[in-house]
Amino acid sequence: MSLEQELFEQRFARIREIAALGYRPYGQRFDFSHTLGAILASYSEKTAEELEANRVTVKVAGRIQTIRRMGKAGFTHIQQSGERLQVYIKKDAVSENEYKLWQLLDLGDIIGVEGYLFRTRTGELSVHAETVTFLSKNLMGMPEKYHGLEDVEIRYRQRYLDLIANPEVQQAFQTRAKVVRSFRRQLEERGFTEVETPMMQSLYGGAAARPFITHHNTLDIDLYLRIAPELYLKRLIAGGMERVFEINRNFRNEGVSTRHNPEFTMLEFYQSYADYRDLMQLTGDLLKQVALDATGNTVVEYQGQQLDFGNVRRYSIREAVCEYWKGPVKPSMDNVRDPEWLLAHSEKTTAGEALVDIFERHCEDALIQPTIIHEYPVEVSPLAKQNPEEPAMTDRFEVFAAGMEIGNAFTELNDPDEQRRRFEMQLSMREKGDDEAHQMDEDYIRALCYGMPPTAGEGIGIDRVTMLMTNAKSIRDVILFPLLRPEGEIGIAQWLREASAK
RNA sequence: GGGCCGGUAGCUCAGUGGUAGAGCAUCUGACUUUUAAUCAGGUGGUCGCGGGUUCGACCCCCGCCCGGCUCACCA
Repeated sequence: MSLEQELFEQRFARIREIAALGYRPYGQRFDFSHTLGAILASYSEKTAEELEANRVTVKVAGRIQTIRRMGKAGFTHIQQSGERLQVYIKKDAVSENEYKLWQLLDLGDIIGVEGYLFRTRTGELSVHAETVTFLSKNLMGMPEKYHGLEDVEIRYRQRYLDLIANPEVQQAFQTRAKVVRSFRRQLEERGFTEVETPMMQSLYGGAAARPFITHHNTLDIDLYLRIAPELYLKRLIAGGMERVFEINRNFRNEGVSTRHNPEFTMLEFYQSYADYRDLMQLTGDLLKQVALDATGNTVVEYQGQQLDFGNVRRYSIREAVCEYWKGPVKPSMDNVRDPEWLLAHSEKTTAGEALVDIFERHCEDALIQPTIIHEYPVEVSPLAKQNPEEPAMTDRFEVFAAGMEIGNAFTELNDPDEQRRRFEMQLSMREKGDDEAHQMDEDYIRALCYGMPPTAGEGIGIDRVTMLMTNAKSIRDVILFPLLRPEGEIGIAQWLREASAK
């Protein structure tokens, strides 16, 4: 039998001992008077004398993270929501039963403690326990107290253990919630309505990506998990819901990396009677406020760089190529307007695709500060409205920060016949082997045929924005359960079977 | 999918072609303000899996599994 299983059985056996003392090994409701965070916030400044003069009684609950037993007394740190507080348990100060319970406690058990606040000789704010109760049993070995849990595979597979062992992880996911809350609140304040549109679609669209395929049994039809909500949200715009947004999952059947997870969360919002210039302004406002709400500052440190969300810069894609060109001789604006020059500097077959290809190779990773890049070629923008002055380009922009694309916006194409031509252009690209090219969506065109108001729309990658706000190097650090290959046999049911048979 | 790196005790990590190690955790004992508590003693390993080379493999070779980084693809 492995050490881990022996430990498991030892702890399993303690369930009976705990019950024999009159406690329920898996506890019952417990009214705590303060969260640990509230105690730390209110009493961290109080001196030992102040705490003694005005005795504060508290009732707290948490998971045992450390235990130091010394003869007839001892200390334990309990943790709640990522916050830790020390508890002092002395034989004289609790009942005989409670002291026996204390001697049975293991790392990872969850207990409730009532007592008064004081400072130890070394000055740490602590609870002097007067009563102790038992709330839940841990049967597992806990990660090392000093280093925590470092194995990234275990951290992602068993996120619960990561959250227990590494309190700062909770903080990152709190920040993620703040990001989402901030976007939602800001959009609601501006009159946007939150909606939910289908995740299972019989036609997929709104982005260039390969889909996941699933099947509905009773209808006997294959369905795609959506790659974007775009076409449904614009149907709502056509229907007269003038400002809508959705924050939800998209699914793209593509590789995983530090910046890509097959399912990821996207904010998309659409505003009738606006254009992409309005959204440039709005994007700057939204991001600035998100940074404030998530981190308390418009300047955010990311991987050693200071990102200033108070000042989102703007370049046209051509300006960016001229500015960030990596070779010794920077091209001129005339060069980057010239289809022959573009095709000579890229493997792509059209001037527009070549421009984007060059931009991605030369500029994208250099865009550290939050930056809007505007004017994208029509070939790569099948749903965006053309620029009236220059039909080869669309009224579209993307937002970059830390070398990552975090947003994409454009004035929506609302001319049904032009949309038909764009879809047909995509179909011919598909025939040439581009399996990410757009499908024809006739119901969407039909909606446009009823007349959709001039509209601007935008998508913002919530996971990536959260990476920036939490200084996360990998998208997996801001997704609670990132996609991993399934693990092998775990075998814990057998452990329980054996332990409970004894 | 390609390249590179990694998988050794529950956790964090050393290690060498010749009997598998440390710290923490765990167990026993001491200790009524400790805090990476301390002190004394003990338990604990299919060295990711499967082949091969060798007198002998955790170590060398081949295949596979899982993960990380990176490139490709993408947001």
